[in-house]
Amino acid sequence: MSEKVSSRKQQVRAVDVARHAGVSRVSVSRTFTPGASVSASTRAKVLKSAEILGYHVNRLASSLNRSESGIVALIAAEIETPHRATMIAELSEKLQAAGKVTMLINTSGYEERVQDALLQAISFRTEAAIILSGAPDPSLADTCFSNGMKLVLINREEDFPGSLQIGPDNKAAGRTAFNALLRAGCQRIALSNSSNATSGILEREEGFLEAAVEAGVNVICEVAGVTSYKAGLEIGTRLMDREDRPDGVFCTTDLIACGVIDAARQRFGLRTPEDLSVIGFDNIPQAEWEGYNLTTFAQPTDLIIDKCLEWCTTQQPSTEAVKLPARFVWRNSVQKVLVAQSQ
Amino acid sequence: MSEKVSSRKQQVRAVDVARHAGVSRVSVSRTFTPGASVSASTRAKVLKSAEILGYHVNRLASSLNRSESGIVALIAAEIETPHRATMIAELSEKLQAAGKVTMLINTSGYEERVQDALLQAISFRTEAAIILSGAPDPSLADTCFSNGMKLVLINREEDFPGSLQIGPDNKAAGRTAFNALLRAGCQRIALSNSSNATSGILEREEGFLEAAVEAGVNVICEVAGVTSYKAGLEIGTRLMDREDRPDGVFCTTDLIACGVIDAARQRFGLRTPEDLSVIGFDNIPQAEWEGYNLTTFAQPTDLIIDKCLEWCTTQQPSTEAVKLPARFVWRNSVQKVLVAQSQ
DNA sequence: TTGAAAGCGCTAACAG
DNA sequence: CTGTTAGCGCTTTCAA
Repeated sequence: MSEKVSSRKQQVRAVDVARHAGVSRVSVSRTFTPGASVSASTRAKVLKSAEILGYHVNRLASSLNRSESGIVALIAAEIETPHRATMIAELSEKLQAAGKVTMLINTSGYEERVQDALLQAISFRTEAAIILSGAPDPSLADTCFSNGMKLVLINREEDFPGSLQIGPDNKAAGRTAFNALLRAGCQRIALSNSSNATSGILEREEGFLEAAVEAGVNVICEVAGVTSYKAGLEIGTRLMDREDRPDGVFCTTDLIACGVIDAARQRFGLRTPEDLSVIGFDNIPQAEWEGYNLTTFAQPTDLIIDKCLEWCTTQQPSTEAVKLPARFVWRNSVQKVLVAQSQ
Repeated sequence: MSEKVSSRKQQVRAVDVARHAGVSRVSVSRTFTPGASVSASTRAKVLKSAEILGYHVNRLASSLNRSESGIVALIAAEIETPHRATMIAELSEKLQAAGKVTMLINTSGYEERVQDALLQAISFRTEAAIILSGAPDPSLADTCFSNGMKLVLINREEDFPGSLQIGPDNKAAGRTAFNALLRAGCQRIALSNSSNATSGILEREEGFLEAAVEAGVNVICEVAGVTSYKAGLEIGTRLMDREDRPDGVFCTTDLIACGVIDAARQRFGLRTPEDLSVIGFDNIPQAEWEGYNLTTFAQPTDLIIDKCLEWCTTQQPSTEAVKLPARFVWRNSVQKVLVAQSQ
């Protein structure tokens, strides 16, 4: 009668378990704290009562108390994109394995969302924020640091004090790509990029162009849209339509490369690598598909992630910029060199 | 001198802001609580002080107090897979827009991880758990419910009291696929599926076979591997190697379909749709790529997600099973019918 | 509209 | 090894 059904969620608390087991609530806490000292018998009693009552430690409360949330924020846009999705999959898997909890913050849409994302991370007292897209505001970053939060920027060239900036050595890869095309005997070498590239992607372009200048070779540049398959399709069409149709092209991402290959094949009847050599970047799953068989650069994903985790669990906040070599993956989208290599 | 640098993270608390602004800590709380009554002047003072001190509400504490975390768990495996990634991208985006926070739990690897995932969700007092892969243990589900947690199972056929089970109408799609192939004039119709399919995917197969039986048509079945491009490649190769090489095939996912198309094209020099009609399911981004141009079924993603959100924010826990029609997307991987349609 | 007091569920520090 | 005490930072009564 007087028992009112409370609208408030009724959860089982440590004190309930303690009462049931006939011990103090602290013993309950200790039972669920690795490394705490409880006698086997107390432990057993607690575990049994917890099982019966359906008790589960409230990590909101324990996090608050210990000021350690165990949460790591992943901030990213366009997470449906193959390379991004792979990154997030591996990050979340390893984070999980390391006992961390991942909070995914999707910043697709307006750019200001990166700020909101960071704000959200701060209010949950996230232990670290790993930023895969966009750049944070330096003043907000300070708030992060003063809350003991770590910051990681992946594949961003901006330099950002107090954070780990990590990514592939884009420039070196660009150079390698150019030289590979040159050595494959390409006569008219092209570069295709999105007109909306991130700083990391621009570095690939830079490296490529630098190597071209050094070799005294003129490069055909075609640029369009945002980094995507569609942009590649458009660029490829423009490229193949030119008087001086290129016979070798470096695409700054695999998605663009797939578009270029399809434009050549489906719209012009041209084949890769016989008519056009193509090199991409990222080594997305589709690069391995038999319809593309794309020669590309594999991002050093594992190394990046390992370093991230190490950084997130390390004590000292500092600044570090790390460039990891991207592995060149030879498949079959670049013409084989028929003559013996010089020297 | 006696000022020791505490290793404990030093965060700015509401009481600090209160002191700085010359008001009570409660006023600070109210300033950051939408709809609470604070005078404009107090509010302004608080906001200013908060800005200066770099204060951000601790949501761990407020969640604990209000027993509302605002967190929704997304439980999924193989999140790098195109369809899965798209799902997660859209879910997280809309969740974010609805003011919720998404916790991503990657269950790739052993199957038991679904249990661990749910356990984690419970301990963070997640408001809902949306399960995209695997099925939870019923007894654990009860713990979820008693903690006021909502449960959603996407594209799983198991029926699960107390939860929302939602997904496309797989069976109907399977039937439609068969009829489309039949009407396209295919003489030898095949079905390809992974040998490791989920219950939802199996329904597609069932619908397809049912329609075949009704039409009195024998179907060539080829099954292999886990749901992936590679499996499609293998199945396609086997299919094209047969004496009675099929001229129309329904693949239970687009990934398999892409593999089948590539096997036919790259390994046998066969073209789609001239030599082989192919229908897929999911409408992944690659289905639209010009190299595939795949006729397929678009998952009713938007509807599924809207329903999820509605469910997660609704008060009454109950059981509901919803099947939404999958939209048939005509592209160019199915032979056009040359004769006028009967009737 | 404001402040004082009580408590969300838990764990750290201390004593026994 | 165990229990008591005192908070973690916040919000919610309640009274002014």
